[in-house]
Amino acid sequence: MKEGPDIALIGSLIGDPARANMLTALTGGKALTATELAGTAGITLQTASSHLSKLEAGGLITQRKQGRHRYFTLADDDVGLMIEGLMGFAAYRGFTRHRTGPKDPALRKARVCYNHLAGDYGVRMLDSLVAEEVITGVGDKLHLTPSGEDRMTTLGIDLPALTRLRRPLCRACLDWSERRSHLAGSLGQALLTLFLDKGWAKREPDSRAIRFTGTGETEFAKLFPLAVPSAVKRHHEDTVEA
Amino acid sequence: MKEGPDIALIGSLIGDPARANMLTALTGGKALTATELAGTAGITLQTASSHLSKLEAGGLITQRKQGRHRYFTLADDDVGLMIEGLMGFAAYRGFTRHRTGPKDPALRKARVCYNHLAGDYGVRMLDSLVAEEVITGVGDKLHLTPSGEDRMTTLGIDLPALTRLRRPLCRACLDWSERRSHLAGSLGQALLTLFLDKGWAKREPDSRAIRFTGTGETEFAKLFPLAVPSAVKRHHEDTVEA
DNA sequence: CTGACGCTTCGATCGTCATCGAAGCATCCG
DNA sequence: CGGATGCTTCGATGACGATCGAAGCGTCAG
Repeated sequence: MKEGPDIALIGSLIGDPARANMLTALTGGKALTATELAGTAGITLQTASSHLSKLEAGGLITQRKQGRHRYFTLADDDVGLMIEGLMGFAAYRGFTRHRTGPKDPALRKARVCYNHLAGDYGVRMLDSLVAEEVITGVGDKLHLTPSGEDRMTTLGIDLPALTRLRRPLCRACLDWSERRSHLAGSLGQALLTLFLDKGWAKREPDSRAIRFTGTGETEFAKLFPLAVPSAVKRHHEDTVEA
Repeated sequence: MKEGPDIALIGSLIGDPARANMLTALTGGKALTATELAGTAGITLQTASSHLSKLEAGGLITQRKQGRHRYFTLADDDVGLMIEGLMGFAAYRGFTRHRTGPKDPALRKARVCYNHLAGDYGVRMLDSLVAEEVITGVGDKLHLTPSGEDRMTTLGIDLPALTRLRRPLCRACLDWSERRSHLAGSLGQALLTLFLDKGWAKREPDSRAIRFTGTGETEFAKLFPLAVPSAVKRHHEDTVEA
């Protein structure tokens, strides 16, 4: 009653199925128009408009006018992380919409999480980066090591530009399919765009799935070799699954 | 519409103010009766009963009969983590119920997060444990190092008993007041109970706040010295706040 | 047994909100 | 200019659900 932040407000925003569908769609990272969102939510344009204004008032999404279209996106990384977090919780509890989790195994393999790489490949990438001591950190706060900075720069990533943004550079995001962390933050975003720019991977249309090309697979495997978990790590990690 | 877990279900459960209040109260860790929960939520016993059965059907809480009372608790650690996560998100957005965040600064200093220590002291403890290489890990998966195991055992913690539980031993939980991670999991729980058992700290009645005693303060400071962040870590950590 | 307590279930009421038709406003196109 | 497209606002409808009174059921005390 008295203490603490107001959860109910956010809960009620997400609690409506139509809004939840729109938010899930926006977690794909692409800016979508009101008409598109109405379509994916299965409602008319008017109701969608009503929902969108509520979501915007709640600070969960932002709109950007462009010509006669209005493009909607998630307000920022935090919203994406929160939603992925909720999806992870829901998935673990078996609250899936159509019985069998994400029916598309491609989603589990590699997908967009708002603006960065998630799924098996996302988790594998962070594992590898940690094993090679490019990234360290505990909890959701991660840091780039000095050697990591070099490595990212040689990869063609403009670190100064990223740090100039008033956003976290590295961040851990809980993966709902793998139930482990992958790399978010502006660096995570930069890496994904790098893959897309180099033609190593492509976005599936109308889906969060990401398809790696043949050369993309090999390049990815070369850059981020499978991390061999040390005996220490494995020791207690196995007690995690129930 | 098609893909992904069902967020809306959980959202709607949390979306009702009465239910949100009860859940927040239960995040205090104590088992509460229906009457108590009705009180904190400001509703009658009948409506509370209705809400509680919904929360139980949704898997968020569990009840335990004892005499003519029914004690309710959060279903497991995951629920607590999820709720703290949402509170963190809400707090960061300024969605506080009564204007000025948690009016009680004691809450920010040290409080119960379902079953472990949170707030300034909780964050400081994990920082210290990481700095002394008792705990390592990335994301929300944390591990105890071999030297860490020794240290916990000498502290009087029965590690074998903890690992026998089918629960994660270490886990990172995002602190809503500090916006950094603190230690959750069965080890986090064991440490808090240790503090309480030794008389170093006491729970405030009817609050999540924890008050450290004089000797408790000194013992805590001795066990978990302020971690001096290395230059590397600090480097990018400062870009986190907006 | 009787009475008190704790809680659930039932039933009725009421408010809120999601939904959509219709109209209004802006933008682009020719 | 007209017409088409994209979206918002208004207004009415309808449904779901939160709320509480009253009754029912188990438990404990004496």
